[in-house]
Amino acid sequence: MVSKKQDEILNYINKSIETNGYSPTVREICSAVNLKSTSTVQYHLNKLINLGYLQKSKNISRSIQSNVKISKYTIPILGEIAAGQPLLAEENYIGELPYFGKESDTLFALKINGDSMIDAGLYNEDLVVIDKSIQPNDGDIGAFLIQNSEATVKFIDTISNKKFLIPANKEFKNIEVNEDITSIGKVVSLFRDM
Amino acid sequence: MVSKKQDEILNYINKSIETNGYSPTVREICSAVNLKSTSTVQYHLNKLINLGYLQKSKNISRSIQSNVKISKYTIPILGEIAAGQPLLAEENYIGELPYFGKESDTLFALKINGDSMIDAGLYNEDLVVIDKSIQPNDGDIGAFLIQNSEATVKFIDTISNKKFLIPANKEFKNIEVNEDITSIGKVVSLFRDM
DNA sequence: ATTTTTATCGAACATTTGTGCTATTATTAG
DNA sequence: CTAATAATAGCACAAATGTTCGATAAAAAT
Repeated sequence: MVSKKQDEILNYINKSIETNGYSPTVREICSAVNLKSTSTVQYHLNKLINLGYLQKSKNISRSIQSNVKISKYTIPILGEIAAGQPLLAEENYIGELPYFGKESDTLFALKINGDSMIDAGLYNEDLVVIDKSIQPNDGDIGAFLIQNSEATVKFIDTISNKKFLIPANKEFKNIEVNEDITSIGKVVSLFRDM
Repeated sequence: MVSKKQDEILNYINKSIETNGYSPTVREICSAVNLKSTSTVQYHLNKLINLGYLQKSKNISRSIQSNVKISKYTIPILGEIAAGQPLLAEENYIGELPYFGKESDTLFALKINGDSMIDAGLYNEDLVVIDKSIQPNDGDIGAFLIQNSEATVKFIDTISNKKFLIPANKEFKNIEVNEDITSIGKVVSLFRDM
């Protein structure tokens, strides 16, 4: 979909914005990617805009914006996750958490609801960041989806050959893992505002 | 130092960059702050640049950059703070924590050392962000410097008319606040990597 | 082999935009 | 009250910049 030249242009734009703080002009792109005509650049720019990689305002100089941000981006914050719905359904969405690091679509944040993990230092209203690409192993804290219920954050461990979701609060009971329970990912960090 | 007009210009530039993603032109600033002449704006722009509030490249459109960054910057992380030394002494410095929000030099992060606040969900190795400009009040969690000891994070409260630093762990004792104890600031957020 | 699609060039044009100069009007300082 | 400083206006010029159109070449599809 994105040709070699277009990729080159995309990279230059990103690099340029990164180092200068503002977007390059059509002519700057032109010479950076070894094209002789500004209209060729326009041609590619339009493609990239249609593909959603870029944005720009008409007749406004240096207004190209990249949608492929490298630093400073945000990950979605989900509230109660209703079982059966796609994870990122609008219903679940409650905001964006600023985040650093390589952009990745495997991360999202979940707002802790309740006290079931209080003895592990996860408090009600805390935000936990979950990496969907990492499966929680025994001893890890993970996010799990329970059929006909909502998403929950718990320890996972094996007790006498059976897997359990284990809360960190004596007032809550262990939940045996069965086919109604799906693992969403591993909790990789925590953020609390006080 | 910064006149009312200059402040207005500064604010407009920041807002404009924030909402559009690129800096405004001299003429855009002109009409935004109700000035009739571009040269008046240039006049103020130069002042703001000299004062260090702005940066711009010569002859390059929309190249104004604000040094009052709103997002993406880092705050220093301090390890054990030795009493008697200046807070930000190199000895204490162990890294930088990416942070969002208005840039400020009143924030720094402190690595929690020990379990004395475990029942408040502050675990060993957690990073707490401290705002030096906010004095912790009764019930708040704050950072305190104890003479001939190191910095500590505790609740502060008044018990029968006396101020105490109160740990959140039965195995630690309350510490009465005396002249050997200095308040550093209030704990405003928490970050944990897992 | 021929048609279609994609990529490229050149050049011209119309704005957009930064900059410089001079003059006028507050404001402030002495 | 007068001189100095700070703000502001107007305008004009030169560059910087986005956009468009027609022509041509290269690659892909039929």
